[in-house]
Amino acid sequence: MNLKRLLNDRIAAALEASLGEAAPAVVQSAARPEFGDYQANGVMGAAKRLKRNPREVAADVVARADLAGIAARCEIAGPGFLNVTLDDGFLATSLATSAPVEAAPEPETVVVDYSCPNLAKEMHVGHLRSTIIGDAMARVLEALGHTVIRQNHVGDWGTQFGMLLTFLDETGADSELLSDLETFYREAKKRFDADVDFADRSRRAVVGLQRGDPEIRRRWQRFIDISLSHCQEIYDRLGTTLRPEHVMAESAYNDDLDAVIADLDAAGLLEESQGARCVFLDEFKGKDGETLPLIVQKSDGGYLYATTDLAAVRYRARRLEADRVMYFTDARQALHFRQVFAVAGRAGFARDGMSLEHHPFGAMLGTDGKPFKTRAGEVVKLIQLLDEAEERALAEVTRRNPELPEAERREIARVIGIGAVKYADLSKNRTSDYVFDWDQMLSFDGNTAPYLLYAYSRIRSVFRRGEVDEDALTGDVLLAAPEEHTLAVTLLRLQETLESVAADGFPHLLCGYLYELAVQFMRFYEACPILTAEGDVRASRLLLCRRTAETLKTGLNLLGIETVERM
RNA sequence: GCGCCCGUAGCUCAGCUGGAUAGAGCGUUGGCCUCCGGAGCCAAAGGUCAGAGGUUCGAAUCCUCUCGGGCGCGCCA
Repeated sequence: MNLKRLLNDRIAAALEASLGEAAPAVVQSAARPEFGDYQANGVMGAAKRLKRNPREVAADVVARADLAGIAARCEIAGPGFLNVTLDDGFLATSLATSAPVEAAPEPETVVVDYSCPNLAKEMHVGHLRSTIIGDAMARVLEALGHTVIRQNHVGDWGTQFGMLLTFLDETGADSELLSDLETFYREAKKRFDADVDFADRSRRAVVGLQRGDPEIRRRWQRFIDISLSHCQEIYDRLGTTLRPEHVMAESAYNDDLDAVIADLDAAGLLEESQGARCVFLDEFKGKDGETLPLIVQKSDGGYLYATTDLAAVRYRARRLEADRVMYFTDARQALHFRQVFAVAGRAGFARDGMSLEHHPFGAMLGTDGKPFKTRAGEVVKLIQLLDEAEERALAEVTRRNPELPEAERREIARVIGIGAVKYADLSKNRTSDYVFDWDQMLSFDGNTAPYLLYAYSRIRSVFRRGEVDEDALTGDVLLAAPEEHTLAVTLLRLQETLESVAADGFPHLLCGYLYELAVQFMRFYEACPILTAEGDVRASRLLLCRRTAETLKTGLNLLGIETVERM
């Protein structure tokens, strides 16, 4: 049940009948409680355009609108707003008959490109946002019935591997441990920057890798295996849906790269510049107003990430038959993706009508406003971050509920800690940087995971306390108190929220919704006794509790956050 | 230099195709426990929406400029 769309359709139809032409109804949830549940703002704009009196148009629209059985009231207010209050019987029936989440009528095939760590290093905080936001988006799209194809475009193919392999080769260093390999990487990088000959040998190793030199490939593969298993550990710990089969590494496109170059050439897009092969598009200007190249092949023959990204678009269009590709990567790559998308379009790599979307986000900052680092100034590894989240949560749970068995406290702390980190990230819209603040994300007040988990566990507690078999609840929801009415409307707004999340790629809309739901539930809880009520009223309130708990759990799970029965 | 993103309360953030008196949380101040978890609820104080123009019946939202911050701009990803 998408209330907003239902009202939009009905009012838009009345508006069209009244005006003789189509006009948007512009329905949104009411700005203030006294304006009802929803408001339609479209009359004023339409009346203005046709030089009609907005109040008269509004009156006509109200008369024509088919809202019988849906709205209890539809009133004209101010210069021509329509304020709609939904009918309690309609709300009760909708709660009883509509599924909490309904599938989209026209499902799409959506590729979600996310996480994408660089396999030369351990996963660090820089990978968190893409992984968490992308995973939530994949879950939401799937819940709406879309065919989601997760693609973890891991970096396993660049210059960095050349330098790493060359370093290992020349120093005889060896290890099975990723942390050691990371140390090697840092030292290799130092040499790469300082020693021109070493850099040269490294680049040749990349070319050897890309041409399939068996010995180089063997050593490379071993390294990749270690690194990927580390990533999978993190994914499991984070509770993401990413699995090994979602890995579609840069190297997987190796055999397509020659064809990409050939296609670009055939399309007349390829130009040679300073020995490198590039695509120049007029709309991209760099320094001094010169056209910016997208370099697709280096002067030494090596390929770059632009090449693999183009190959990926081609693959996703032709093999995966994607209608839509959503990239969740940091904002610094915005220009790169604009170029890749534009070139892919010109070269015919994308399908007609295929939507290529970069959903950017900023860097994580500490509370001091500077990039989030350890005290020693190093990048924070994800494993450290998750350990600390659970430790902090455990201390808090132990302080508040020392009587719980330790195993349960640890499990609760795990859910709260991981959930808090994920929720803090998911609940912010910022395309620019965001501030990572332990105290705020672990606070039990405000728009945080702990508050939502608390709201959920408190409802569960009602059922335990009342010894109520929730599966046996029957009867109708009765909406008498204003808190009950508002809670019912809020419960039914899940669908429209999820559809907005899917359309815009903004999980924070779901966070905002869940917080609003929790707040409305708490108001209901304060105002309306549940277990001490009698008969139909008690049953009705328990039904509201059950639906609220289900909705909170569904919503949190779509964000990739678990719930606990008590905390 | 050019380009992209951003600037909303002391702090962290919302503000949905332009709409009614710009909203939350934290923090501050003050209420509410014979009642289902006080990890809660209610209320108050707090904003020239960076600034200046413009479009509009109506602008935090759209346009232009200025200031401030972040990022990007040829062989890294």
